[in-house]
Amino acid sequence: MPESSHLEPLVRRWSKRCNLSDGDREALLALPYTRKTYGKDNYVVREGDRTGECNLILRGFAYRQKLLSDGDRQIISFHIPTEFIDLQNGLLEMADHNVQSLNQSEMAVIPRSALIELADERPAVRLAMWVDTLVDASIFREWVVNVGRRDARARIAHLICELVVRLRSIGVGGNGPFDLPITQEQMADATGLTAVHTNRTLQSLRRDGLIQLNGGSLSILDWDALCEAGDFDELYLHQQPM
Amino acid sequence: MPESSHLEPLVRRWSKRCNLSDGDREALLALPYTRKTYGKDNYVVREGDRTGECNLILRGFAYRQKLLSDGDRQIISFHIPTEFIDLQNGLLEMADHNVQSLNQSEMAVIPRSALIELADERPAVRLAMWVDTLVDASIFREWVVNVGRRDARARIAHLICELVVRLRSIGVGGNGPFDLPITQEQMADATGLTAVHTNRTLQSLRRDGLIQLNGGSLSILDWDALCEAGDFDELYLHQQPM
DNA sequence: CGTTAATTTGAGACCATTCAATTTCGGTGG
DNA sequence: CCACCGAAATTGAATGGTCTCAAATTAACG
Repeated sequence: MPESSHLEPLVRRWSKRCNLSDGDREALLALPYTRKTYGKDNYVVREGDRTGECNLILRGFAYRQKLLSDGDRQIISFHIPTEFIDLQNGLLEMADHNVQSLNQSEMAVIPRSALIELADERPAVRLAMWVDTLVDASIFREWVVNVGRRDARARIAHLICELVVRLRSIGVGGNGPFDLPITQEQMADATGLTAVHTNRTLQSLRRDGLIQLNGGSLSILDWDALCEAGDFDELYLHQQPM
Repeated sequence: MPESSHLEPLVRRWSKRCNLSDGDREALLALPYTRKTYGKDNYVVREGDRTGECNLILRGFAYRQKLLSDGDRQIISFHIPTEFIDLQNGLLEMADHNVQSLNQSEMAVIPRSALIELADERPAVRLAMWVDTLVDASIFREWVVNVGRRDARARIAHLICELVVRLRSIGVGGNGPFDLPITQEQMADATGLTAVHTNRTLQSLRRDGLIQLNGGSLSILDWDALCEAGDFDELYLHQQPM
């Protein structure tokens, strides 16, 4: 099944958390989808959209954001391969925020109706989907804490810790280097800071020997110190032990 | 059925959004529960808990919060009657944050197993539950924006707008007065500000004739101006038209 | 009516912002 | 291969919104 294999990473990730039967796995791999590539900053979902499709990241990254009336932007989360971008739009009537591709990315576009059918028929699959949206919500909660109560240094450190733990969970290992094409302006919009202050804060983290970051390549030099700086506790990510 | 009637407000709220059959409604009203009262600031859920129960607010308010290692607190959401506090804890293994009662409140404590059974058997009920958690997630996203990219005045105004719209949705009408027993310190922890600055900001909103707030009683004096000040658009609350 | 919690006020300090200018980097075409 | 270009990163200096720390006042409660 050479074609179906695009969904295998998703099946693998869900299998770790929920007990999927062979039938569940086959049904997932049999989902109809088309592949679609997006360029840097291309919109995948727009606020107000009523879409009939859900996007699963096969390659590359994406980010959620909302725009304020004055043009300011707040990034709400980043997403990595094997993650659904808009599973919630299958059930809510209308998209309440935007999703953009972070870099050159490839999505599996799955008809919403096929996902709903599958969820109705297969309790284990439904559970995996629901848990995914619940973990997303948990991440949002932690982000409220991050931008609400941490200083600049801790916000940046925490963001990096989260991304690293999530990347490790899909097999991108160790302390890097990670291919992370996030600009400082995007990090600023994710942490509620300005690009200028983000720059100075990153320099401070580098100067102190916690991270190395340039040209879209991130390496962790002192993981414990980084977690400490970011007040990071990965419980909220609800990862399964490997 | 005098006893079952405690769950009727929930059934009414869900009926507006999802097409519940008579059987669904009866099954919901037949859910086993015990009533439990909580005093001000009593913990309902603690981070790390593995509970077998879910709490539905019958009377009073509750709030979610996370504590930082330095003792700072971030409030992540407020909750009003007819809302579940910890539906997500039915599926996630472990609570990743705390929930406290805001004032004297009363909860319906429902065994998690009964809710899961009901969800498995009744698609419409399951949908209502899922949508509830998705709307929660949408609110978290908006809060990230609020604390991340708005100034103090807009944060406070936005918080008030949200609470008012949600209170209206459960029938507490108009422009108040609303019985809202939130302290300024709690508003501060919800908006990522200090209590002192929250106080000054509230004074400014009062001085400008947007709101009236004292002794736990809130009135809206100029709704349009308040929405404007808070950059408020209620789309993210996904309310049904009344 | 006493006691504690909550609100309010003031002044100074600081973290992050703003605004501009400069440098570096990645990609493109001559 | 180098010149060029726009985007991204970096630097500096001044400004400002919010915080900190205390103290005073008011409200809530038994």
